[in-house]
Amino acid sequence: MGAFEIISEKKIRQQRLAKLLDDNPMATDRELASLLGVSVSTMRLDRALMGVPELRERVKRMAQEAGSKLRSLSQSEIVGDLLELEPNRWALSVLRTTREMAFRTTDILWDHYIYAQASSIAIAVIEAAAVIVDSMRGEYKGHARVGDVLIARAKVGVNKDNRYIVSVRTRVGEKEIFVARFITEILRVETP
Amino acid sequence: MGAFEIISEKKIRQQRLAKLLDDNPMATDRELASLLGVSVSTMRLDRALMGVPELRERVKRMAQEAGSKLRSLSQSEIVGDLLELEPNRWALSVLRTTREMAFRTTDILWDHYIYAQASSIAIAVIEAAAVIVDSMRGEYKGHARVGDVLIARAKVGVNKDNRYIVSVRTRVGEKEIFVARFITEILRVETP
DNA sequence: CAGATACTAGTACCAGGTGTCAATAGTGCG
DNA sequence: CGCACTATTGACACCTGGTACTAGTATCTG
Repeated sequence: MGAFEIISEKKIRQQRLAKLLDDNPMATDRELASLLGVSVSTMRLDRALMGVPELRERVKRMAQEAGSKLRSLSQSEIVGDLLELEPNRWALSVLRTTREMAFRTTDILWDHYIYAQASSIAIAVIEAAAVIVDSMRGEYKGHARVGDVLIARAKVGVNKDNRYIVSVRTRVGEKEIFVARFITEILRVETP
Repeated sequence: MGAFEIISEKKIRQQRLAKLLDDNPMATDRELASLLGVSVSTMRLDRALMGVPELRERVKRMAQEAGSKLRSLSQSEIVGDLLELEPNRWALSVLRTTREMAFRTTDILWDHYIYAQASSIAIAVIEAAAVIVDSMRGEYKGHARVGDVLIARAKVGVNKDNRYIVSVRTRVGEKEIFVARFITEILRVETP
């Protein structure tokens, strides 16, 4: 093959390689080489030029990245990032929205992500080891869309015994999209 | 070391090994061996007896599993499994709960999982391409715990224009744990 | 033709294992 | 005491999926 092909066969191959790796990051050099119809050496050369790490490194990164994503999605204490917190008074949380939070093929966010952020901050604002939501009332004032940054502000209202009323208002920029009132309850320490 | 130690030193070591691997699945045999204070051979023998695969295999599985978990957690259309559905009339959904859905170190479920199931079924029961929650009111009647199977039943009430009232009752066994009323709204087809 | 560029083949080496084998150490029982 | 038995260890050959490097070949262009 010559030096100046029609528009550099090499670049086209490297783009194909990028796509292959995107589809299946678990492919070995041998597999990739045969899929591209070139020698393993050439493949490796391409991969080196493109700065793509070897299979094991790719798999390792996937494992780590996926692990941290999972943690942030379901094992974190709170949905959204707690920015400010004055225990038993008020709190502020931010949630950056992503494609996965959207409703089907639209850009509109599932309401339960908005709820989860609101509920999380309503629980976090109360200073106790175990707090649960007893009841709640909420109203959606508009849609949030993928990419929107949800800002939720919780304010603690009156309390009676071990129950607190917490108001949460969620907005995107200046637009209010969700207003809710939670009745939260402090649990006695569980001794199962 | 002899055949019949106090209570089999071997088993204790294997339990320690299991814990180590749980904490850090990315550890090599050499690292594990030195952490346990035994030779690499012994470590390998233990690992073989316990049926634990090699580092690379472990990492590979993590990468795959984490990927599929993420997908099922956030890319599914509905939280919970839709068992029965009579469009615009009623629906039934089941959610099997896991450790990840629990509140901190307790067995108590985060309320937002209960909400998400309820909201999902309230949306699913309405027959339209795009449905959103306009407002809602809910009350938690008790706690759900890890391992509980949440059964949510949605009933469609009156409708006005493109708004429907949907009642959702969630229970664990015979015990009702959540009752909610959603006002859902059918969206016109979006043309962004 | 020389020179540049692209591709390929082959070698030595490495990490992190596997599988197998034989040697050694400690303990209980007859 | 000495044998049987288990546990532990080191040694060696081999595997996969690479890295790093070298040398050779093909092809096109000026």
